[in-house]
Amino acid sequence: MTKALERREKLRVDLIRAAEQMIAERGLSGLKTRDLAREIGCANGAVYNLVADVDELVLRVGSRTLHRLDEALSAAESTGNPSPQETLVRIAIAYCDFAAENLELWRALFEHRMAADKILPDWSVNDQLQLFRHIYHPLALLLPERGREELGITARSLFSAVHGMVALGLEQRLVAVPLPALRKEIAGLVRAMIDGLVARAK
Amino acid sequence: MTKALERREKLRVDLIRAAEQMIAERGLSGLKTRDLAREIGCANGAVYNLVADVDELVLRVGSRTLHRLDEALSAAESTGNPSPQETLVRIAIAYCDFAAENLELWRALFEHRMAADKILPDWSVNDQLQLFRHIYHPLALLLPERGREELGITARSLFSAVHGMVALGLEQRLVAVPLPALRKEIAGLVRAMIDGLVARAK
DNA sequence: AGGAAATCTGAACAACGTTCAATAAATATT
DNA sequence: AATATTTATTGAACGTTGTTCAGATTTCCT
Repeated sequence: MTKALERREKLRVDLIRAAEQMIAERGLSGLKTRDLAREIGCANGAVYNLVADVDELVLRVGSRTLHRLDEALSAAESTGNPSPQETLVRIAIAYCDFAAENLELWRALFEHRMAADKILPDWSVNDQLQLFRHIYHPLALLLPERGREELGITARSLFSAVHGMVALGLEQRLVAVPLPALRKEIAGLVRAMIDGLVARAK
Repeated sequence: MTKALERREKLRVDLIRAAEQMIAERGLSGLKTRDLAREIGCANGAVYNLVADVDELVLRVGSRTLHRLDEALSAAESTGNPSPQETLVRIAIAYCDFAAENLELWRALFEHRMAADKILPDWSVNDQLQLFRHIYHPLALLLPERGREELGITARSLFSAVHGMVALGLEQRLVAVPLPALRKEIAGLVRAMIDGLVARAK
């Protein structure tokens, strides 16, 4: 690897790190190419040698966020009471905690919209699909008679439901719920959902 | 009422209607003051005599959307099987259908973010809180031993969970789910949630 | 060392929300 | 009815954006 390419790679990493920090501090709408350039010590235009456009930059930050989220969910998956139901509750709570602790980065995952004609790169799509896998496994234990396809859909629904509670719960727009209350609500509703799913499966 | 003020009011209404149509057709990010001005036949700057800024404009469109949503949920509330459980399922499906039929306007409700220092006007906050009332009533019948406060929180959680399923379900980003499948999923999970809530309350 | 290739720069562009001095219109006053 | 005063409208201009690009600079290969 030549010296120039090394420097380029290092700059690209710096750029993504700076973008991550900027989103974390000022939100997705606070991300500005000129500020980034100043931060990593290059000209405004040079950003476009490291990255095609800001869309890609946001996606790269999103990929990092998704991987950290994945780790947080993995930790929750394998810690504590191994009953599938309580595992799912822990995963949901871990999702809530991650969102609260990484509020702006987590929001950026869902706020960001690309032009309708541009298609998501494969690596970004994959990053997202990996998430459901945490839910799939415990769910399969609880609903053994369901097929792969059906389980996948249910896993996605369960994730979406928890996501909704977290998303609206952390929104300050409406009456703000204190975080401990939100965690309790999520735990309660996840348990209820699973109870209901298992009972209906009988 | 003087002639000038009448004209102004009429223009303001035109402006909001034009903004509504523009969001519906091109999404929140497709809303441009210059296009609006051309649409309603005035200069770009005149928009700011009708409305403080685009934030207010988006909020006014949002208010209209929320009122139409309220009507759709009201219709679902009082039609068909009067059992509280099935009523809640119908409300959830109606929410899903409304979101699908008013995709961009519905998205605008949640995508729009104002500067952190600007506070939401009261009328906008009220519009939003009204929604939970549709869920509160059937839920109170199902969980008679819960207090007002507790019921309010559960209603918000239930709404949020359904919202999450609709939000991620209608996202084309991930694997797109056909609308009928999404409706079926929502119905199933709402029934499960309610089963679980009622069983746990015993 | 020297020419070719890649990279970096910062000025320039187009589009945006917003503001504002000047103009026009409407209303109030005499 | 004529004039003065308040109000509304205009479109040019401002400050920020993301993005591009011709020229300057650096790096690379022989």
